[in-house]
Amino acid sequence: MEDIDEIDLTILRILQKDAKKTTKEIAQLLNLTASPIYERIRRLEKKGFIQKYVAILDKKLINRSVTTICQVSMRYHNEAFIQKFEEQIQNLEEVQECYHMAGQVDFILKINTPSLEAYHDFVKYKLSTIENIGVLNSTFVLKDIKHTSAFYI
Amino acid sequence: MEDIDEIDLTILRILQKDAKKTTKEIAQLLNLTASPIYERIRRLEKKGFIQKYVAILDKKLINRSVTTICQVSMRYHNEAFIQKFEEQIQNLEEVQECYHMAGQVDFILKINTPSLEAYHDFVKYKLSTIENIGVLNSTFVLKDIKHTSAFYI
DNA sequence: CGTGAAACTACAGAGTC
DNA sequence: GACTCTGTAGTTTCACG
Repeated sequence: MEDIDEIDLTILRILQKDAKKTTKEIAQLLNLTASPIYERIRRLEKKGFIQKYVAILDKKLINRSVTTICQVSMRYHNEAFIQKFEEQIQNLEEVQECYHMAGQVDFILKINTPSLEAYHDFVKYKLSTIENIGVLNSTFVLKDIKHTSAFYI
Repeated sequence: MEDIDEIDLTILRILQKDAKKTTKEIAQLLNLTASPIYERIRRLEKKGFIQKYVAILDKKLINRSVTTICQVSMRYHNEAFIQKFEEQIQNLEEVQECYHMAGQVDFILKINTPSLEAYHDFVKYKLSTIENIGVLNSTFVLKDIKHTSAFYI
């Protein structure tokens, strides 16, 4: 596991926050030249520490302001139904996050839509058509307090 | 609002999934040259549609495997307490997401830690030291079904 | 939106300690 | 094994048409 050192960690911390930083800029912060930084990043990508690089969009500007947390409980808990549910969730593109949970609630979903009506339609025509859903409890986000893709490392 | 066209949307869709795509590659997909793509991206950054570019890390490899959803209800709901809570959450670096909700539960938090013990310590020494917290309900993620920073646009 | 040129970066050696 | 240095290919950036 720990085949990364402090320099690698620093690189990861930087790229988590700003992937546009050049190897040169990172090198200066670490008192190194660009080459070792370049090679370390290559290695971190190859080993899978860095999965990908993405652009983060402003959800209000792209008209996906309404964020909803939806808690789902299944009627029956056999393997086949759970498997099927997970597959179907993958295909619902409004769903940004979905976690299989350990408590009474089976799944927690985070969904982004342009409006409350759009969420209503999503539930009516997409989510609730999945069989074996028992309880379905939606609550709306009033305010985004904090939201980052970066880990504290 | 809609001062972006289909070409801009396509650019956003691409960069949301892979920010390393070059202007040249995007241009080829759209049957254009690199210049207009470059200018459009610049504009999308300037107008705020694109907030930033980040590297996405593998949480297992960096030893942040345990994801917990924590639902918090406040004891008193006056403005000052809510404000204070929101500020303090900003400083808790284990907290990756925090939303102010519309239901019985006031806040939903997503927290990443190396282990269950680390989560326990987080609650004991950090989260629960915030005053005015009433109910605090933690459930653990068994499996990450889906998880993306991209919006369906 | 296209062309073309300048500046910079990424990338791939060769060599040092 | 990890670094520095150097050179080249490719990209970004930005004139101008």
